[in-house]
Order: sequence, then structure tokens, then C-alpha cells
Amino acid sequence: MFLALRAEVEDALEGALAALDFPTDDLGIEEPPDDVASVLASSVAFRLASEAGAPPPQVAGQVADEIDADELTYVSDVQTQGPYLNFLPSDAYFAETLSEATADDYGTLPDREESVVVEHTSANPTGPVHVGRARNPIIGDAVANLLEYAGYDVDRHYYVNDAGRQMAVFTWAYETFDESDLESEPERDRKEYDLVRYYRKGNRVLENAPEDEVEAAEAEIESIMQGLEAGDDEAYERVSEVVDQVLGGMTECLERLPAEFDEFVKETRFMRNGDTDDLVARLKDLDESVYEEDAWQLDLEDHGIDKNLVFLRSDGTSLYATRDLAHHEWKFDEYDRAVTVLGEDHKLQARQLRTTLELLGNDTDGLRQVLYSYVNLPEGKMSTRRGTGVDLDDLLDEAIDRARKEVEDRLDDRIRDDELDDDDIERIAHQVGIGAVRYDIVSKQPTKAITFEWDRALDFEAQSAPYVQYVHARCCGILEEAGLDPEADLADQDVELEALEADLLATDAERDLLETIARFPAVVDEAGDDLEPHQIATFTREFADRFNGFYRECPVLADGVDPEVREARLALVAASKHTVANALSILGVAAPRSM
RNA sequence: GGGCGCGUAGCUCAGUCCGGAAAGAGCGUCGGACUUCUAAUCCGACGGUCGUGGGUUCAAAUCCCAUCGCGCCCGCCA
Repeated sequence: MFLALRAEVEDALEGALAALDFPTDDLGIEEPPDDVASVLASSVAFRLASEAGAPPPQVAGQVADEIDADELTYVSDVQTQGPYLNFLPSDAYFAETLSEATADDYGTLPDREESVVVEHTSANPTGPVHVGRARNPIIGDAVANLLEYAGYDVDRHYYVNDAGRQMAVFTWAYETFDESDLESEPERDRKEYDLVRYYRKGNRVLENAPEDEVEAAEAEIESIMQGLEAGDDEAYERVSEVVDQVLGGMTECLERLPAEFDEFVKETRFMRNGDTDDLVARLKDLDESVYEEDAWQLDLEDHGIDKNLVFLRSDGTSLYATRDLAHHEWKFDEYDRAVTVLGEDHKLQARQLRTTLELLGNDTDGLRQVLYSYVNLPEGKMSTRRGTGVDLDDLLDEAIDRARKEVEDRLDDRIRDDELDDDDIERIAHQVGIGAVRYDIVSKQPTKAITFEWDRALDFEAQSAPYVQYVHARCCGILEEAGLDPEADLADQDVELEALEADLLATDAERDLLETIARFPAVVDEAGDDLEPHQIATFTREFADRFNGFYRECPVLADGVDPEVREARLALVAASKHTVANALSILGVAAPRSM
């Protein structure tokens, strides 16, 4: 409803300004501070003052007089407060918000008939997912969810780097060493924990072994890479044996978040189908291409990039960047838009990619990056190769353990007599524990650096997932108590919706809550445009504050409540439930029915 | 050295893109509220040169310039 109200206000204001012969290019529309009763305001009078030859408050009065609120649907009155114009919401605004929000898909925007591929995570299949990269699947999954709610047709891709030198090293190590050569046991009973030991062993050997041993290894690694470049089935199968096993394990870890993918796109695909060769030929033809030191490169200095892009090594093999160009042209063929979630260390490459795609004749308007900075340990970076870092599995386990302990501690002084059984405790521990990890990461701007500390990452206090989840559980508790199904659309249930006069919800707490609910679709819209899921997290906090205010002030099911008011408040609770459930669902945080 | 990002309360962060109503949360500290729909909640108090210095503007945390601190990048790695 907020979007409709904003459109109406813009129209009315523009009309009034035009009628007064004022310029209409800047309407100065803004959201007023909390202590102001209006839903939207305008500071346009400041700008018009000199032109009008009158002080701003007087101009504001003039403009307000020009607008007839009776002709507006969602605005009941236009008032001035000093230089500001305030647009007050009408009963229709509240009534329509209430009726819209009781639908279980509230917050879902109309279908845009536009497809978008969200590529995220895409971690090299070298070993267990560690916390340093954990921002990627968490932000990426939220961005994909957000775009789905915003009306896009979304596919989620994991781009598998199976053709790089690292994988050749891994394959060589896997084939060369035996279990008995390894110094340690797997840290966990899953494939990537088992195999990463070969990768680490291989890297240690390459760094420390005698020269002739390293040379022999390098020759083998080189032959694997040449085999891949030639599209050789045997090389592909050797590498795949490692890649598929490790990736399978990593996928299981990511499913715990949960972060799931529609497709795992391997980069070897673009070598084997000839796209990379074609692309290399086209790159060579560009004016920017140069052949220096036996390698083919692109000189992008005229396009503001100092660093050359090497696209063919002196040994004739392609590079990650080369294949990624082919990969992106494929994305452009298949989708209207493409979003990639990347670590900030890939920023320069992202610029090179975009520039080069343009040189190749692609329209890159639909290509956007979401950049985040890595999570580091107090003592430095996490690295799979060196085995430094905190595994995401361990973080999730610890989160669940701490959440379980929290649930058990609270069991004794629990008022509600719904008797949580062991399954409930386990369910809540998972929902809260994993939810807290995700919420902590997704609620911050991705560009801010994070240093990992256990206690900070696993803080269940307010402004965290449990705070918001608790509001959801409270909503469900009330609805269930009233005999309603919290999950379902209220319209499909046995409730007298026609009795929902908005003036039954007259207290400030109810109005504030409804106003917040009304803004949800607009928040989805803007967060989707900006690719910033943390805006949704900020909204959930504001929403939870408002709901708790309502909860304190307005009993729903208590004995003394007028039956009509009770119905209206139940509808408000149902609207709240769908709002918070859907907001949490965008963030990928579970919404518990009880906790 | 160059490019990019970050700097807001003791701590963790919103707000910055798109300038407007005496800077907002949470944690921590202190003081209150459970015979009432779940106290993982709520209410109150304390706490701020918005890194620093200039500039633009009727108006700057927000825009511009400079500067300091921290991070990332500047591979025929990914």
C-alpha cells in the first residue's frame, strides 16, 4: 500500500506545484521522523522559497491549500508543520493494508517477466567450506530470495572452477599419494574433509620437496592442464573424480544453511564445447589485443584499467578469466540479467570482465556484482590450502549447541504449557542457531570487514535472529490459540474479514504496526533494486519493535476485548505473521512456530 | 606508490547512493515490569567533536577537495 500511497502523493504534489507555476522536477518527498504522524512528507517548500519570494512555511501552506485531500484515496489530510508538508494516511490506507497483508504471500511483488541468474559461492572445490567465505552463500542466497520476492524469475548457479591449476594440482596429489602418506585423520566424516588432506599434502610437497621431485610433479600437472585445454576426455575424467567428490561434500555443508542451487556450471563445459577457443579468436581480433612475452593479452589502459588482461598463456592454455568471459556470454544468452556475488578481492577482475564483455559487443547493463569483504580471523586470513580457518560446519554445530543449551535453560521458567518435546528442542536449536549465524552476516553491509570471534558470531541477544523469530512465534501462538492456521491466508479461513473496519484499530500501537506492515513491499522493491538484503534485516528489527509495542498495549484474546476488536486484532496478527515470516524467508532465516 | 572500500556512543551496527524535522538501535552499566495472548519480551536512565581540516548550500553523518587510520587489489593464480 505504501507504494500506492507514494504514487498518489507524487501525483498530487506535482499537480499542486504545476497549478502554482512552480517547478516540479524535485518534489522533496521523504519519510518523516518517527514522532511525526504522517506517512510521507515533503520539504519542497525550502527550495521554492526564494522563487516564491516568501518564507518556506508560507509556501508550504500555499501548496497544502492547493491539494484537495478529499480527492485522494490513501491520504486523509495534508498538513503543514513549519516548512514541511505532511501527508496523513486515510482509513482506506489502513484497511487495504490489513486486507493485503493477511495474504500468505504478502510482500511478493508482481511478476516482472524477467529472468535473472544469481551466481554465488562458486568456491573452488578444494576442501571444506570455511567461515572466511561463508558470507558468500549467505548473502547470495538472500539476494536470490530477495529477487524472487521482487518478481524476478531466479536461477541460482554455482560456477565450478574445475579447470584451474589448483584442480590439476589436486588431481596429481590425489593420484600420487596414498592414505599412508598423509599425516592426519579427516576432521569430519565427509568427502571434502578426507580429500583436502591430499591437496594440502600436494601443496606442501610442491613448496618443500627437492627440485627434481617438484619438476616431475609440475610436468604431470602441466599435462593435466594441457589435456583439459584440448578437451581430452581422459583428463576431464581424472579431474572430475576429485571435483565431484569434493563438491558433493561442500554441497552437503551448504545445504545446512540451507543454500541450494539450481545448477552447478563447470568451467570445463566452456572448454569442451569450443566456446573458449572461439572466444580467444575473437579476443585476438580486438584492437586492444597485444602479444607480449609470448602471451596474448588485452591492453585496457584506454578503458581506465592499468593492468593487462592475459587471456592465453605462453603455453597456449586459457585462464580462468578467459573461460569466465565465455561463461558470461552464455549467461547473457540464457538470462535477462546476471548477478554475481564476489569477494572484494575480485573487484578488479570484475571490472576487466565487464569491460572486455563490452569490447566483444555485449550489452552489460544487466550484469551486476555484489561485493563483500572476507571474514578474517584475529590472527589473519583463512586458507583451505594451509588449513587455517574455522570450518563452517564447526560454526554451525557450535551455534546449534549453544542454542540448544539456551532452549533447555529457559524450559523451567516457561509460562506457556505447550510442553516442548525433544524434537521441538532440537528443531528450535537448529532454527535459532543457524538463523543467528545467517542473520548476523546478512544484516550488515557486505562491504564492512568482519573479524571472526565466536562469541560475537553467536550472540543471541536482541537485534539478532532470535529476537525477530520470537515475534513470529508470538504471532503463531496467538493465532493457534484462536483456532486459526498461522501458515494460511486468512481469507481462506473462517474469519469475518468484512468486519475489518480499520477504525477498529485505533490505538497508536496498532496504527504504527500497520504503517510498518504497509511499507514491507516497498522495502522489498528498494532492497531488490539495490541488491541489498540487509535492508530487509533492518526492516525486520523495526517491525519487531513495533509488534512488541502492539503486543504490550493491545490484548487480542483477553476476556474484556470487544469481539469486533478481537477480530480486527487477529487480522492484524495474521498480517504481522505473514510479514515477518516472509521477511525472514528472504533472509533465509527459519521462522519458528514456537520457541 | 596507484586504484577501490571502510571510519557514526566504551563495543557491534543502522542511517550515506537520492542533503532537510535538535543524530537512531542493540550490547554493556544502573534502575524498574512475569496471578494477564510466550519475560529469547518490555519500560526508564546514562552515553556522540558522525576520523580530522576545508568547501558548496537556506540546510551536510549524507555532496566536493584535502588529510589520517585500517582493509582489499595492482600474478601467464583462482
